[in-house]
Amino acid sequence: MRQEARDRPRIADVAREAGVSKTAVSFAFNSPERLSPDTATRIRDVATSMGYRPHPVARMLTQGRTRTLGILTPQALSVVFANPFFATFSQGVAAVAEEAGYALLFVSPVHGSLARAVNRATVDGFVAIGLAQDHPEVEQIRRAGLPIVMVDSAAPFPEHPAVDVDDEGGARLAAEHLLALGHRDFLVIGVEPPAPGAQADSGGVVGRRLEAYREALAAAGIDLPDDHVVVGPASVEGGSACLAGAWEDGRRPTAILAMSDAMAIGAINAARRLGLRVPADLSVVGFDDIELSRHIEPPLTTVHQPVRRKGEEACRLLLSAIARDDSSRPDHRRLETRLIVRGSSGPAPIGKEVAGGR
Amino acid sequence: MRQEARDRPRIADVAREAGVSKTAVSFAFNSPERLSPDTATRIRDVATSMGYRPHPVARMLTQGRTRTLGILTPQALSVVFANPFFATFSQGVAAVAEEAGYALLFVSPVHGSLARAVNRATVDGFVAIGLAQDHPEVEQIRRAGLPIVMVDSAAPFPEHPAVDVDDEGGARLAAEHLLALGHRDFLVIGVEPPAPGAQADSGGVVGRRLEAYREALAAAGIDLPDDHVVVGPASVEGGSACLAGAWEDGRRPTAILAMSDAMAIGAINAARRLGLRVPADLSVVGFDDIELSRHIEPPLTTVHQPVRRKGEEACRLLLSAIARDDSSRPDHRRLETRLIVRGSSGPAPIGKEVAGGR
DNA sequence: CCGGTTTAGCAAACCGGTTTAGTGGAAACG
DNA sequence: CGTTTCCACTAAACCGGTTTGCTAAACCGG
Repeated sequence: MRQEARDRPRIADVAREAGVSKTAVSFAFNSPERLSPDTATRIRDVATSMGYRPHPVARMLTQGRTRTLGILTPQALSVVFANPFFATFSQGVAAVAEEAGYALLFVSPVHGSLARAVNRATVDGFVAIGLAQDHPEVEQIRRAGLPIVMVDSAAPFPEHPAVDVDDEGGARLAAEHLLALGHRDFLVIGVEPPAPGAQADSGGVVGRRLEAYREALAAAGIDLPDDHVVVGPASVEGGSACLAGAWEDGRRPTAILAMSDAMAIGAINAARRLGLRVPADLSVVGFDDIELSRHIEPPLTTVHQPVRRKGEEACRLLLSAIARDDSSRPDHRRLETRLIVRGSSGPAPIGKEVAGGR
Repeated sequence: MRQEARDRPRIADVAREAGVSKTAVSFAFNSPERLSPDTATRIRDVATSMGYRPHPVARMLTQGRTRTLGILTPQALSVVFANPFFATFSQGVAAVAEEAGYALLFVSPVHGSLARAVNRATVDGFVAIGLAQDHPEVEQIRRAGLPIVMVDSAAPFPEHPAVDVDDEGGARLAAEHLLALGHRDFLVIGVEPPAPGAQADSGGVVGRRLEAYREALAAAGIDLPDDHVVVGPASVEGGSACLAGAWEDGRRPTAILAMSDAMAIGAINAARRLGLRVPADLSVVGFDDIELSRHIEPPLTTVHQPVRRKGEEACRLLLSAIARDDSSRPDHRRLETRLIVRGSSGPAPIGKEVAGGR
């Protein structure tokens, strides 16, 4: 009994006022054909004049469904919304959800516990984004018994529908593109796990991309020593720091493979500060193809992944999992990536000595 | 009775299994001190072994609160998430909400009706962003009787808390900055209403900024004819189109006042295509100060508004409105804007003839 | 050993709707 | 005119929890 629910009229109040039963009021809203037309309108008139609206929670309880979809993120919303990638993904989910008349609830850890948040959540199902399968609470979440679609999870459970993209293929394309341009000296800029210890987010994604870079280079007879792989936070500043740090340590790559566009852009900025011209002295290839990438100078060569479509597909899978009574075997969908060549990559410089440096 | 709730055990099942009453089970979770320690643990053990979790909807119903906050947008989520501004705002709301243990429900029109969506929404209160006070359904929404904080509404209701920014001040600063640089020939690029007819979103904001531009220019004895104000969609492409179109029509401004950074960036791109150098031939000032603006070339001079803080403040006001039993007079908060001078603005060109054009 | 207080747990009422199973009366039918 | 069908509406059960009010047993001091 809290007063935030003010003194809003209940269905019984409307019934009394209109001189009918609760049932009649309910019918007036939900199945007017079971009432005589004029009683129905009269009841509705009384209801509106009293400012009545059916209590949505009570409704959910009786109907057994919420018409709400949950978006589950292992990180705090305040950090996840900083990621343009996430906004685009949400766009995709929202487009399909709205079409079907569902609202969207964003569910993030409550006091550090995702399972707690999941238990509180009044939804018909979840889209889990970047939830590693070895997340400590994932078992509890699955036991909640709600349909759940896993997006970008390292090794998704076969029993749940899943969506991801061909990270390996994209990474390979990026590496091969630079190899074809004659590059032999690479620096990989990777995304570090958000929290030390917790792998969360793109844990598996990072590993898959790195592995594919390595294989493509190996196929060309090039080894990628560990000190040619640096990681930092997935931000523009993080990318700058990665290149600056590696340069400081004596790395002199002619090409950079960045695992996120934001970091690639940071690397370009850092390169400029080091007196390097992009792409004449240094080629940079990103990953994701965020909106921003086509607007910077030079426009970023990058691996496109269909982020928005990822959201759409995930939401479709979820909706059909909710609708379906028999749980036929879940759909695992892998979307394609493709290389978009823009201005930040070019032929390897001829002389070994590049401009800039000290 | 839908099977999506599977055959999850109910509280009564747990009670039977543990050989106690429903009350005892409830106590075991919510007030264990009312039970002997070992019964409490025994009940909890049985519950976990059965995979029981209290039905969140039933819980909401009895407790009379949802621990969920609604973010209300008059536009579809799929379009609103395309706006980086919105993501930043959500970040602010989320930070405060998460801290207080609230989840976030995004509420957008259901089949075109915002009021319907509001009625479905199981929340303790709303943050309404860009909801014009003359929105046709706003009256119904207010009658829902839930606390509501209005953000960026043209003329907020005095009876609801509200947050906005000093648009007039910011616009004035932008105009005065360009005037001080010697500019006399202006083009204003504005945001067009998203849907024809519906003013929605930043309806009032656009008007307030335009008025302030006008006044500042008038104070310097400069008139701004209507055909020096063009509008388009609030996107990079929209900005390009605005400048390109105006140029086509014979406008030859030396300075552009854009009402959004995205449009300003578009204008810079268009200028480059017209052979104009920024800022040598054309100065551009944006509005909002989105992340992207500092990363483009040249970095954008723009009016900063504390978007994230806007979200934080709105959420704080909402939480206190929810907590407060007596409705003391609502808080109206106006946040400051400030001009950030970067590289896209410079002295007016000396000769009247500028490069490029035909 | 007795009256009073605590403790542990239960039955029933309640939250605010929807849905099922009727009910009484008028109309239709034979 | 008696029976059946249909119509318009209702009382009560239900959804799955929480909370109130109560009871029986254990405990306690004198």
